Amino acid sequence: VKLLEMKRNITIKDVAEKSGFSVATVSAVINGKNIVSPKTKTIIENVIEELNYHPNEVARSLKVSKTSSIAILVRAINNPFYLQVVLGLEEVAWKHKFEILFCSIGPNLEREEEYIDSLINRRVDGVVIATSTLDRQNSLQKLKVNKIPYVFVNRRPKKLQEHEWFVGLDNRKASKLIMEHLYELGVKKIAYLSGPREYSTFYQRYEGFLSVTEKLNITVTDEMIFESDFTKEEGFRITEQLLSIEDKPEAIFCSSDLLASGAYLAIKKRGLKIPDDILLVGIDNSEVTDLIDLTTIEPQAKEMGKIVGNLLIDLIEHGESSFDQETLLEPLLVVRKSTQLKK
Amino acid sequence: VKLLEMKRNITIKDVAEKSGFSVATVSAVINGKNIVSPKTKTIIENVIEELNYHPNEVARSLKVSKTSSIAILVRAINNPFYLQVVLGLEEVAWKHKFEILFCSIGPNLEREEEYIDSLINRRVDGVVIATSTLDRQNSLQKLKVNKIPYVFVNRRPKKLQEHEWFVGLDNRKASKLIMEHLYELGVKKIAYLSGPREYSTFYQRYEGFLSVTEKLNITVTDEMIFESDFTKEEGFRITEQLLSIEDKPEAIFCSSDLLASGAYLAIKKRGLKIPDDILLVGIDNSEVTDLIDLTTIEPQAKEMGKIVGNLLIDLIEHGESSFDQETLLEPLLVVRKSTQLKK
DNA sequence: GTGAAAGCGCTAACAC
DNA sequence: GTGTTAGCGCTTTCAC
Repeated sequence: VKLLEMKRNITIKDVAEKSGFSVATVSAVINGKNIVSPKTKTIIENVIEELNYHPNEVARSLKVSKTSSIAILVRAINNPFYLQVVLGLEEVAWKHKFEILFCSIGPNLEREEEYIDSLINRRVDGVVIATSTLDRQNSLQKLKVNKIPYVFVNRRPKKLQEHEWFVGLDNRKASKLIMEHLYELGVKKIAYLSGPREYSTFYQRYEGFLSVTEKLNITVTDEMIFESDFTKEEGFRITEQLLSIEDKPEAIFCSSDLLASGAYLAIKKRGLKIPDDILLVGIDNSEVTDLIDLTTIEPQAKEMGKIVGNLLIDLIEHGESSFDQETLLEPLLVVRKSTQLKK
Repeated sequence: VKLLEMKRNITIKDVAEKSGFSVATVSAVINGKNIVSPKTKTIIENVIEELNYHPNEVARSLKVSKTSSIAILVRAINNPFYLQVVLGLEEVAWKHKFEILFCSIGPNLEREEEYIDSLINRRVDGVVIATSTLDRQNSLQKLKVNKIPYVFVNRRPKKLQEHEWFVGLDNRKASKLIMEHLYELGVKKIAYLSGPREYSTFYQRYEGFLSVTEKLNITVTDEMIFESDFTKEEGFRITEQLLSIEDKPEAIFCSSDLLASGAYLAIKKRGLKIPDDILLVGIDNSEVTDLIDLTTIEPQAKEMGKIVGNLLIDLIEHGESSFDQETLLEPLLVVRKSTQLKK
């Protein structure tokens, strides 16, 4: 006799028994198959409600070899940019009934590979790599071997191999937009603060900058070009140095808002006025830009996330996508006071 | 004859056959059980390596009725604060080999409930609610019925029921810290800008503010107290209004940095100097505060995430936790120029 | 120390 | 339209 029983999970079998139909039929109504009669459907749905039955997605995943989940790997940087990407990604994932696994690999390289292993074990259907290229080529290889599609977002490896996708900002164009804007303002002497050029983003921004200097007849000398970590501190340090030379630039073009905010502080400290004494621009349209009235580039991070999601889900569901191997988003110039010269 | 076969997944059975041992033994070595002889272990591990075998976590989850995953629900607000919480949460989750499902429910209330259903179906082991209380009591009820533990972070419902946990900032104390700081500076007339008091955070900050005004002999009249949405725009609007009256406050206490940054702009626009003409403080220690040299409160969001993680995993693994039902983090006063009076 | 076998909850042939 | 049943890949008693 089993009078006392542990409160067992309710399964499809319970629903079948209680409704008087078979598990197959119940399964059909759960999955919205149209092969079941309306009356039966209603009966079963009622029982489901009554029993408070929740179909076990784990069992389903096992059976159909699909988890409807995608992982996004980010570095632990607290960069709001990636929050936006995740938000966009999440939005399209939700529409397709996919779940997002959020993976923040710190600076620890080993952890990266462990994470990948763990994701493979969990049989995620795809992964978004939001952290330049993975440092260990090994990790990418593992994904490939296990036929898990992945796409890079924002930063990319130098070379995209077969079955590798990328979506990010058109950084070259971003720089060009800014340069043309400065050109129209009559600026001829520009300082350029680059982030680490080993990152594709900064490399491309730098390329874009260089590519138009000639055409626009902009003076560019080595002492006007800097490369550093993209922190406020570095922006500050470099700008201080920059402002101490006699032949000051008319504008400072920072390849990221963080650098620009450092530059802003240095300019203020020196008692100079923006835009009267010097112009300042950044890239990223981060939260601070609005506050310090900085002209910048909106990178459309959320839109990026959406595209990544659609692309990846294409790849998962059809093994291919109509997106190009490389999708570039249009940079949007946001003009604020920092470049508004009074006539 | 089956000459052509689809590339089948490698399973534990393959490892068993190739190694000459049984699946049970292979399972034991995968799970690090000490009941298997060292030689056997080595042999099996080699085969695993050789076959590039990845244990199917989905099958395991089904068998052991545990997914080792926890979900975090946030509103779609692009609030970097929650990024920090997620980062902290992720850190402890990783240590315990849990995965984070990132769920961003937008303003849509229906979606909230659908999300909960989906999480139940996926059999997440626990959920973090980072979005005030869920608006539909129904959702909470569902979690409870399905014995999925959950904990609130940052915002909380008025009343914590049994089996409900909360971890957040000690908001009352945060306000007190600020007030005491202002008091020491000799400030007697303070304006207070509150966010929506329906949120527990703003309610508590307001309470904390009020509770010490008497003791510190601070003048507080109705026209010095405001409540609005916590946006930069509102901060700007209210401050403009505030500065137009004859009897200006000596300090503006904003219950969030966003409000404070709006206030900052309004003050600057009016040509007033901080801190010479007026003091300004906020709460949150967001990215902007450093830039505008704002005295504020560091809420320790990442630490919050860590505590939530430990608490929730306790709950999942032991059905209880040594944490109190309500855990409050110590607010940290960050003094910057906006309240540094020259002697 | 190791193996055989039952079963976790579901889906999808295939039968009727 | 509906039911029977074999497995998805794993863990875990219980023998040996």
